Amino acid sequence: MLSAMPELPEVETVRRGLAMAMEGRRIAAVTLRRNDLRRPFPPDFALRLTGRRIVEVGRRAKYLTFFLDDDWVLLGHLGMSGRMLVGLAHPGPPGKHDHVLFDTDDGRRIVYQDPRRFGLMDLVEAARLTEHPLLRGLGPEPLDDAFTPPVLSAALAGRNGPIKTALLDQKLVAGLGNIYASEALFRAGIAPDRRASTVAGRRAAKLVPAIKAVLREAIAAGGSSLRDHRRPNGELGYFQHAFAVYDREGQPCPGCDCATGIRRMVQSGRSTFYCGKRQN
DNA sequence: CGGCAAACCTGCGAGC
DNA sequence: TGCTCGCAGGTTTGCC
Repeated sequence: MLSAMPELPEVETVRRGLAMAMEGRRIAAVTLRRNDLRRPFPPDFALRLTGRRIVEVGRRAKYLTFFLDDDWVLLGHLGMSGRMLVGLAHPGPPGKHDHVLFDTDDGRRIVYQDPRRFGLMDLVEAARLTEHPLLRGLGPEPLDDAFTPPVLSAALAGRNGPIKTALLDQKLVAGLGNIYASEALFRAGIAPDRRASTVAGRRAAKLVPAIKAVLREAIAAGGSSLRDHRRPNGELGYFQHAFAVYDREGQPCPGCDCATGIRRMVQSGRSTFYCGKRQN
């Protein structure tokens, strides 16, 4: 079984689990249990997948990319509450939020489950994948070598809003979400409400490695299970135990002995967690 | 273009 | 117990 609440590390954990179960397999059947998620499924969705072999399961930012043997790609996003569960082909009756069932030719069933239905699925020609409207504007992959301090500070130049909000903008760098933006800023010692354009030079040189490190560590931990994230073998991801600041309001700061401890504020409608002394 | 609020949905826990 | 409210790991849209 496998599930995720997805930022980049959770999606990467899902990708790895799905690759194990699906790469090289043929899709024997697809069952759609409703006709839309965030948007409608593309026409003939199940029909176009049935009989196809899955060549590779990839990831771009928080999107999953299932490369098929007819040179099309199934593009998927898990939204806030999407999960991919790998199980046996003949389980009990589908649950209330089991929206898509994929049966593979070796007798397994992959269930797409998504209570809030903020996820989506689409089909796109492989040759046009990067031109897809949902992928076209995405910034660099944070774990790529091409994501460097100069690249980040160039992207931040001219942005007057806070750095934390900027890090959530997928056009700038693609894959960070609310947890890892807070965690990376803590590690870099940068205040979340600092003006984005002032994160350059020395600060950018700290922030980029902090982003890479927190994402790598989270992937190695199987992601963060705040609610019900599961790894392919059924175990919890455990990076939530390594949070320095996220969801730790009022608890002691792990980096200093300040009296206030970890604080919470709201930026663009989302919670930000930080240490007021160590970050500036 | 930048920046913010609201919208899309359901579920859960806290507080009364 | 049961209700209401606030909050949730994401993204898009519409409005200034």
